[in-house]
Amino acid sequence: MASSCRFAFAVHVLAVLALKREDGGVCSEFLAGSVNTNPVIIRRLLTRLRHAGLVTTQKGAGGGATLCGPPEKIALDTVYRAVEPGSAFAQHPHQPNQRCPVGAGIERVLDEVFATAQTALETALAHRTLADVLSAMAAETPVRRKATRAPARKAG
Amino acid sequence: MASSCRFAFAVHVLAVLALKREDGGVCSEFLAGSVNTNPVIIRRLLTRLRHAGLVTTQKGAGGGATLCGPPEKIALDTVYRAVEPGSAFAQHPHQPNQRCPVGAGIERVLDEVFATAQTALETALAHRTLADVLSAMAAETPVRRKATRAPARKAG
DNA sequence: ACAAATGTAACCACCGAAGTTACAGATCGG
DNA sequence: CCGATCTGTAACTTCGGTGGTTACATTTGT
Repeated sequence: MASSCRFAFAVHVLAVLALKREDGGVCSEFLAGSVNTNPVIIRRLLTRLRHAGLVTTQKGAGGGATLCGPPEKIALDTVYRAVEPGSAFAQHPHQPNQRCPVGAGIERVLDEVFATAQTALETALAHRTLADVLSAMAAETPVRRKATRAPARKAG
Repeated sequence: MASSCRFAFAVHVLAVLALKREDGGVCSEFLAGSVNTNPVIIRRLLTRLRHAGLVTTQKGAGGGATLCGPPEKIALDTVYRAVEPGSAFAQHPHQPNQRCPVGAGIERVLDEVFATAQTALETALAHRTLADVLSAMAAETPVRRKATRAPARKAG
């Protein structure tokens, strides 16, 4: 299937914003540096996230994006719907043959099947919050606070 | 998002084959007529369904496709995996910045999130069989057996 | 005023999918 | 054996969506 990577980008951006929550606005160039893409891609993403009420942005010097609420309150299904409009499934591109008993009824049946599966998908995402993502990341990256022996690199 | 319509086509084709189960092989041109597409599209689909063991095909005159088992035994997640390889989610197209604590860990966290959601999606599909699709279609299309007053058309 | 940001338009390159044509090969019925 | 039928597949075109890029008007803080 392979859809867009906007959801991955969105979770990434929100995670950065969550970590930088105290530092005020984060500019699109910084976020682009972390995601490894172009600042315009980030701004287009932030526009969607802003419309969903997940972030606020401020223009001008010293501006940037800020997370709207606490990470515990941001569930991933909200993020998903904010950046991936429409369904994960596609119907017939052309109307099927209405003179065939299957062609005449299949679309409505599929609509219902698609809706059920889509709901299951989003419900699974709803069980995770941005805070869960942050703690999963903290768990997999041994915290490495101050000096351990491992050759740690500075964060960007 | 909007992925491919192969899953819709596949369910449609299998439904037709289920209804024509007694009549021997159904040729790709007939199926294309019901789906309203090109026979080659159908044949490419049938190749995938054959690899998944859902149908058999036979070459030559009088050949065509046949459903392998009873519709009650064909769950929709099997169909989905047969024709939609890969995940419904896409990762970062370029590796994120490993010097950023988020960039360094986000991909593995997302892998796990994606896998969970994908499983939920397929589990929802697994609860439906091809037989369910057929009966849902029969329920929505009032059977119209023999002559009612409604101006029914002949099926193709 | 100047610098630093966003918001957006315009454009390009790429990729996957549907659709189409063409044809080699298998298979059945005579 | 012959011809009709049907699959399997390659090759190509078209189209839409997406990430990426450049450019620029606008806003805003110092």
